[in-house]
Amino acid sequence: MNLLTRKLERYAILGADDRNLLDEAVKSVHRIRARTDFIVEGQSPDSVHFIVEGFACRYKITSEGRRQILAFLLPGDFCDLRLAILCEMDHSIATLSDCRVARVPRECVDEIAARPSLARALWSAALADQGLLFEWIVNLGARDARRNLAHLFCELLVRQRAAGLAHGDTCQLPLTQQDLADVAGLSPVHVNRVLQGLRAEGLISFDGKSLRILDPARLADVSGFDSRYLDVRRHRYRIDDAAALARRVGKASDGAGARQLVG
Amino acid sequence: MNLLTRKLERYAILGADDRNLLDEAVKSVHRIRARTDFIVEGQSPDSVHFIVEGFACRYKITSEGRRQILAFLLPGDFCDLRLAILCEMDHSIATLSDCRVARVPRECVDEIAARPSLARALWSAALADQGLLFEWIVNLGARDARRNLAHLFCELLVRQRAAGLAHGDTCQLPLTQQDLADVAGLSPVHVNRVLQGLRAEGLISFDGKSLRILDPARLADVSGFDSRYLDVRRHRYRIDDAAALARRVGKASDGAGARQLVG
DNA sequence: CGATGAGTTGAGATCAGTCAAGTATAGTGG
DNA sequence: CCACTATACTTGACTGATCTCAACTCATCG
Repeated sequence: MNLLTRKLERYAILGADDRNLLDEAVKSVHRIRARTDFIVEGQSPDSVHFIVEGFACRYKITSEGRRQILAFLLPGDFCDLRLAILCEMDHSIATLSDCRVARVPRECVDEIAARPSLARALWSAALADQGLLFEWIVNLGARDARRNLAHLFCELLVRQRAAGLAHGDTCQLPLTQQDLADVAGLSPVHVNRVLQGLRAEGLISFDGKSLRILDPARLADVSGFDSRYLDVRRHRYRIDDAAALARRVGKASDGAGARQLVG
Repeated sequence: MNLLTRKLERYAILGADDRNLLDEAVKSVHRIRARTDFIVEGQSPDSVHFIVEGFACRYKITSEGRRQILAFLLPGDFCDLRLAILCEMDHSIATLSDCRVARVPRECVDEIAARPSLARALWSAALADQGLLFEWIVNLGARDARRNLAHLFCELLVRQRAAGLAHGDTCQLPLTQQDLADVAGLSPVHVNRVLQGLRAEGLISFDGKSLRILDPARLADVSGFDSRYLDVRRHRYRIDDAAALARRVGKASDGAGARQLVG
């Protein structure tokens, strides 16, 4: 089954027609090299992009020239669905690793959105993404540098696990310290020092290519990480799925902190 | 026409059945006093709330006890639509002023989401909200205290204008300096000093009840405010609406800064 | 007319930023 | 295989933005 279908099936029960349409949608896959800006603010591309493989990020540049990363995009994520309501992109997208990206023509997006269960699924996916944004706002506004980065690492591991991309407590993470600085609203120098702190405490190992969380329970505790915001009901017809999912993915935690990160 | 219908009609063409269903949805309106937490993290209410009148905010409390405000809710906004995909709320909602709030039973939300054009409209509205969250992330991560608050004030005025709640460059804004601190990730003391700066420069006047932007062009310029992220195509069938809207609401700006704020 | 909550002010502490130099590390061409 | 380059990372010294603490003022209100 294709990645898009699998994603949307988390949120709605799809029919054969729906699946066929989605298969059609992600037919055209392109390769993009690492570190390429492939969607730039102000563009109005006639197709929408869907990550099939690889790692990308969404970012904005302020009028003062600072870059703020807004999200990390993993396989199964749309890059520029906001084009469904905007004339032109209001931010940019860059690959972080080599990627395979499907181009979905806008008309095809319209067709998808015109189908009841797919529209419902897209809506649910958008609500799920909101949860990530909320948590990033908390990271930036209410957590210090150390907790901010610690929380980010927890989130990235859990997301990659959910996408089947992690091995135990290890996952790929092709980020420079400059990238982390642009996520966390810090200077690269300070990121460096915070990372050294986290390493010295035996919480993580990270070398710009892969991340390993050495002490998941303590890292979650340090950062106040609670993975519930990443859980999502499989679809509207099974209300109690989030609890079941939490039980399956990681065993229940001791406290509020380490839910789903400790496995 | 009711507020919910008006909102969703911005994103999709609705039929009579759709409108009837929406009329039904917002039938039951309750009053809530100012400064009341009416949705608390962990609750799983059986209805969803829609602001008919008044001013509210969405917030989270971190494990260290800091409050981070995630969004301001104006008439026409849903408070807890994330319940459509979550078992329980992962954040709280508090009123800031006296409010009138419609309670929409969950089943009614399901009925709405089952209709093609309404599902599509809800999806579009969620995408529109994403734009606000992106800009808040930029505020917190990439702008200093002064620009952060300046940008926030621009956003709030433009949103209230769009909701028909502003008078010229003035709008209600029932926020304490503590509230602003919890939005901008600052201490109340520092908010106080920044506000004094903005007042001294003749950019704003603000007394905790209403906000007046005295020099919209300069305030937009200071903060890098560009209202395009608040613009949204009226619906999918009229691609070039955002440009038209910008032209209508405020005259074109001199630079990138003051779009739509200068009127 | 005290009590309360919000706003204001000052002084010192702290977290994070800047600048600048130095050290890997990987890739490239000779 | 060895310069040579480019990029990321590391480190130290200093600066600056913002925080904390504490006192004080100012409205509002029962």
